[in-house]
Amino acid sequence: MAALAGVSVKTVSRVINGEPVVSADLSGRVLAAIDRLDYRQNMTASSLRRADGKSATIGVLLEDVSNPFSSTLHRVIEDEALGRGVLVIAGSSDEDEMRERELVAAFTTRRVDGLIIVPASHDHSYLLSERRAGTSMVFVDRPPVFLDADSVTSDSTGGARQGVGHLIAQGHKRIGYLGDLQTITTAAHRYQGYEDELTSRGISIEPRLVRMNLHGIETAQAAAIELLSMPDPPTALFTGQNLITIGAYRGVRSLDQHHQVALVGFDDFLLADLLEPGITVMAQDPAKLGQTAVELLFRRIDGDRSPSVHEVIPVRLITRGSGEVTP
Amino acid sequence: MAALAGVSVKTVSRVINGEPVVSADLSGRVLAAIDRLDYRQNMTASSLRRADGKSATIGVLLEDVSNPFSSTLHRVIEDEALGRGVLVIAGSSDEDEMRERELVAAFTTRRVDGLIIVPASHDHSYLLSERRAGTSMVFVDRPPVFLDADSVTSDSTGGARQGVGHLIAQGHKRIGYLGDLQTITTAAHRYQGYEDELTSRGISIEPRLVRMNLHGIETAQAAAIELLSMPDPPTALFTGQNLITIGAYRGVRSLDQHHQVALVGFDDFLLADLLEPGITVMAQDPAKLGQTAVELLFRRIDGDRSPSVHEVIPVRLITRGSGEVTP
DNA sequence: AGCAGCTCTGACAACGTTGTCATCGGTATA
DNA sequence: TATACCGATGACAACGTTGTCAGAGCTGCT
Repeated sequence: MAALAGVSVKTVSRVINGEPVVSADLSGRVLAAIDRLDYRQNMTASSLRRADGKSATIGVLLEDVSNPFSSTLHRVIEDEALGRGVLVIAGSSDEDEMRERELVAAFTTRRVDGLIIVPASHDHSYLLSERRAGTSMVFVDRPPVFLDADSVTSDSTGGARQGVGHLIAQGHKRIGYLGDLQTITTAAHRYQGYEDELTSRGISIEPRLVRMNLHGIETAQAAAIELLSMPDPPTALFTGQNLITIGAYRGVRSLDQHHQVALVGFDDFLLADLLEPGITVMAQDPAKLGQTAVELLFRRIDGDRSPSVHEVIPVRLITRGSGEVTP
Repeated sequence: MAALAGVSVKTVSRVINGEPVVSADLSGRVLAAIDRLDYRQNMTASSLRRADGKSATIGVLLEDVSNPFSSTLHRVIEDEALGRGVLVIAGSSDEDEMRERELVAAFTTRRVDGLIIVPASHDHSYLLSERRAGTSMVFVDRPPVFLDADSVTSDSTGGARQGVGHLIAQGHKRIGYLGDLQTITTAAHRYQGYEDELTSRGISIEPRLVRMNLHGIETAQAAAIELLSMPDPPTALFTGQNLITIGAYRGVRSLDQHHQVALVGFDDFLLADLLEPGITVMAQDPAKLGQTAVELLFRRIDGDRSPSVHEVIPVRLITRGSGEVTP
């Protein structure tokens, strides 16, 4: 390569990196040789030797790259990163602590410049050494535990309070709750919002109306049917997550009660407005979460060493009908 | 590191790579030192020196990591790759040729072992040198152009024929077509299926019933409204893609004709069964596409040099009501 | 005892690149 | 004319790792 152009490898390096000191004559010859030989720079070697050691790559740990919330995050991060010439490696933890660690390890052995993490685990002290080694990291959707790092989260408790408050305002008193795995921090916060709002309005919590640890559409559907089949059934349901909302809707509808039982879900989803009735939701803003996170991350990568910040993104009530059914 | 354990770097390398020749004494000391120093192997250096030069990373070029079809592909590929200790870098081309090339360049400078590509461009000869350099590649959803490589595609033409045939079987003769950007190979094939089926059944093509180059929900909605507002409007619509189907449904519904006008869409989507009526679709099998592609890719990475194969994955009719409306 | 053959370990080069520094030729200054 | 300086280029080391090979210390055979 260098031989074909009749120059030293260093000169090739200079041309590739656009250092302006090379004469037009030489850089022309180098460019021609690059073209003839299909030469491609080897970034692994480059980042190995570079002073800053930057790999121009960041790792993003999501719950599941194929779910809409995660993939929206992914996309927003990708766009910002690509604008800076940084590539994104994303992986799915599946809410599994081991898988989270393995993926993070896979990222860090490849020397990513930064990590954006939607954590599955509840102890991030294993990242301490990585932080000391200079890797920037930002947590999204859920805060880090046993580790001091930036975070960007939705206002889960406040959002759930607002949603439940909306149902109470319609006159509901027996409000069922269908929730996700309790190990997930946000799921716990959302349930907390439900409890907070009920008690602050003087309504006592009825454990029989609460089903936690649901996972996916089917279990949520079964739980909704179960709740509505009890004596003194709830007149409204608040659901703590996307798929649970869909499952609950399926359940209510299979009992043909979708115009009698109110339903408010946490997190918006495509087509929620086209169901009958449209589903009232507390909408998160995944794009905003992602943007804030990636901006924070690059600020850190660029050397910002100020104390950790914890951004909270508000959640918005979207009324579409299902939440405005009166008892 | 090697110093702390009192051994040579080569011995550290041997322990890390699990070479069984190291004595228990030394490997114990190395392991202890690794632990004390939070040592992490540097894969970039490792793959630089390794004989096979493998980076244990593959690049996946999708249309948009946040759309359901793409992200399902991504997830399936990730699972298979992770099982082999291979990491996945995914990127979104946005149907933009330049962006495709830039992403592929970003992948290859990082020396990925293989590429899975949903192509946006119509000339892949720029990948010839990359192939010569030994990078394996598999095309998904659309075949490569000016390049001999493996491909895995859905049976677009056949699927569209079957869907249109289903509408004809219900007695429809004026069937509208709403299609994607014609530059997308699959969009062209689906339209081809529409034409083929109509002519083979002796129904002549009416250009006034065809709207191509729609992009996204809104334009499709507008096009559907336009078609149905004509004199002698179509009694059925066939839509060439996901978002177009949703837009068409919105349009038909806004005219309150969702029980009079038949609708069959290409590609399934979440909640299609919960709309009123449920949407009849020709369902692709993105998981199968992804699995087939990633298996092919790893076979190539493992050294298979047999001639290119072109797998075609069948498409399945799912009847849910909207396609069974009679004129 | 002498030697072959084994197991374990380390010295050294090399992967492709960039940082550092020296060199060379030319130009401006005293 | 002598000197300082500048701009362009290359030689060489280094990044962290693994491949190659040689050597040290054994064991077991004749």
